[in-house]
Amino acid sequence: MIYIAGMDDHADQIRKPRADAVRNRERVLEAAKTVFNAGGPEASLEAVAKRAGVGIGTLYRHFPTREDLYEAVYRREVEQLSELAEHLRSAKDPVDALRRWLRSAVEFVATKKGMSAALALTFQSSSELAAFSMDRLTKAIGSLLDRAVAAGQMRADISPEDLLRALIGMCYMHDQPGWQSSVLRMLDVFVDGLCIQTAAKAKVRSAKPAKPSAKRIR
Amino acid sequence: MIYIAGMDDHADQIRKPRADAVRNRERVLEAAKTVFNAGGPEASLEAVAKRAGVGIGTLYRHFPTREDLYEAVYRREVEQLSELAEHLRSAKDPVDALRRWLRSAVEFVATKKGMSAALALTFQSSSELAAFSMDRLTKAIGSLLDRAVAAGQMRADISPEDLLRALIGMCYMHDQPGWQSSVLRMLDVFVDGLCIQTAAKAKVRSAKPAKPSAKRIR
DNA sequence: CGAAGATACGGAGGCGCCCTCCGCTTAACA
DNA sequence: TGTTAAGCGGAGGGCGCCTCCGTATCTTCG
Repeated sequence: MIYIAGMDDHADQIRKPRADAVRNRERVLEAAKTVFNAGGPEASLEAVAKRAGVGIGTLYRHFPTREDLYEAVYRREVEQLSELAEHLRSAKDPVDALRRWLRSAVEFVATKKGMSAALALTFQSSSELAAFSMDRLTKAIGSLLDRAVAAGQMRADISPEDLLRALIGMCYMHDQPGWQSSVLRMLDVFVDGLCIQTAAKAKVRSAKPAKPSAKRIR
Repeated sequence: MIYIAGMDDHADQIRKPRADAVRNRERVLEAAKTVFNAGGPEASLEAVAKRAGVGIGTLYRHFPTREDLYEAVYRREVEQLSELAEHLRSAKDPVDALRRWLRSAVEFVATKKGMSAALALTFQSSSELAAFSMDRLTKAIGSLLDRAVAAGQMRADISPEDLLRALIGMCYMHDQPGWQSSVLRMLDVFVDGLCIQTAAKAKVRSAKPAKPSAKRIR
């Protein structure tokens, strides 16, 4: 092996990543999100590259396999959802903040229509990804839930994990027709149920009623 | 348009399907089952054709799209599971028959490792398939359950749907490590719970205990 | 600022798979 | 046994995957 003078000196010195590389990576992710959501997970990677305005080689350097790309797109969206929770922490009404976040989460699932199969595959090969997202989402819910509890507006015996599990369970049926409005309705009922009952609860609900006969959690 | 004499006379007369066509179709299905289970759903259709010993054209005539093939393979296996229930109906011990069938179902899920993503995709585009398999499996469970109930060996307040749902729910975690033995254990406990308690229940259980501390349903 | 070197870019090209098409074969029927 | 519809096989055009390397661009350092 050849020894290069000064090698060790610079071994731990990290160079600032090139600006264009960072930019291109972001572009590809954005393009992939659009293309996959529209054309399903079978969509051509060349189409993604073209949409991102980069060469196919660039795409492959950043994401050596198709799964890598799926994973990165998904991870990014989970992070965005997590950041949304950060922002919502500064909202006035804690209960409303939680409600909004939950709705965004449902929307997130909805846009994943075509990707669900791909994600199932990816989750299988990388349980680290599953752990990461569970953790991130639990923390997001937790921060919103805690605030509502601290404000005395919600019962304290529900854990973030419980709520997340309920959310996922509800969304699990997301290939039935009309699932989305059904889930939104159930979430509203759920949040109502979480709330500590006061006179203020007579507040008007914005969601349109599904069926007049729909039972109300007491 | 040209009128062909006698066209109407034979319009409803159906010719017996050619023997080779039937044989080839079956061969392709068998090959597909093997190839997909081994190589995942991405496996090449040409490999399937080669393994089946037919030309690629033949494969495509029987199954115009990849999804058609997935669906047919899956359907066939559901049917086999259903037939197994038929056979088990003539077993001596109704409870044991049910237990055996449930185990076979778990095994069935286990062999679907690589296919689960593909199936998720197929289910999405063909909810008819989902309905078909739910129906078939419910009936299979029902026939076994009924017999056990009729024999006075099981409680009567559990519907086949409940049992199927429990089974599916348990298998839902089938990408965690060690899921299979866990599910088998839970099923045993479940069946025990279904049984009407008698002294005969002291019968030895064949499954090896997982943890000495495992709680028993009372 | 300019040179040097590291890093990233792009896309041509080889490869393998997808799927169609059509001339040949074979089974069913009379 | 002859007729004919049904089925068979696989060549071939096309497309997407992925690698490889000459070129371009960025960072660092003097």
